[in-house]
Amino acid sequence: MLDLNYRDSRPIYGQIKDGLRKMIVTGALGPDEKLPSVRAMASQLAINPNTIQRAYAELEAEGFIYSVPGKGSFAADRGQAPTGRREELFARLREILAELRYLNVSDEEIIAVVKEGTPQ
Amino acid sequence: MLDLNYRDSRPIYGQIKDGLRKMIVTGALGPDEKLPSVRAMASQLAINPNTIQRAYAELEAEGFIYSVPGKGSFAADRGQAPTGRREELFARLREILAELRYLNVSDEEIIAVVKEGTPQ
DNA sequence: GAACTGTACTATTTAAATTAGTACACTTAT
DNA sequence: ATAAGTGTACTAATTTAAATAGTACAGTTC
Repeated sequence: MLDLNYRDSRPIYGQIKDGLRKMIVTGALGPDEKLPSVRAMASQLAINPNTIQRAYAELEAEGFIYSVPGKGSFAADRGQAPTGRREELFARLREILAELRYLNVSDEEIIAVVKEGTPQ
Repeated sequence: MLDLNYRDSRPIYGQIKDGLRKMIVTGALGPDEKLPSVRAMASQLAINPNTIQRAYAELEAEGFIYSVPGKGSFAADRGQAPTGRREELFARLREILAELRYLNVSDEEIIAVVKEGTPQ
């Protein structure tokens, strides 16, 4: 389901968060779909359950998943994102755009990438 | 010139790298423009010179600045970016686009942001 | 009731970041 | 030439964050 990179300087719980977030926003994990249990994923990745717990807790605080004690953790339905998330994404988008222009990448190339992922 | 956030979990040298990179790619620091000396910036930010040295060394390895012993460090001319940097940026761009779509942001809104930064 | 689930702790260990201190060769300007 | 400033290269110590280890409790599922 996920793969970790121990050479990466990013903390493990961060890599797990990013991986799960990516699966959720791309639809690889649909709304209300069940995630592996804290203990199952810890066992699968050969790391401590507390590390998974931390990743899940933060993903829940950010609105990407929800957890029910005794039942499990599930992918959230879209629209639960905290206010300011759009603005944060736009800010990061502008930074990337600035560097792409610095590297002489044209608007046409960039817009092509935007449209290549368009649904329908 | 830069401001640090000690509440941020990101390391200081990383915040410095990001801040300088942003200034360079946006043109706030023009080609061959001189950066503050390692010791001057360390004093200004009230941190250890080794931390600045690390940030500068990595920025040089990534092609954003160049350093001349005895003279100083300077913003690099564009085009020195390592191969694969474009692809890395496009990958990050796709991740942001996926999440923006998850939040029901339309292509039109995204493309508007792309074009708003177009030079000329 | 057995086996699972999320959650909440404390304590310990491990790894990374940061600081501290010193040193050397080079450049610049007095 | 001499003083001050520059990048760079080390080692050592300290501080901070991440990750592990262990235990426990209340809920659920069958």
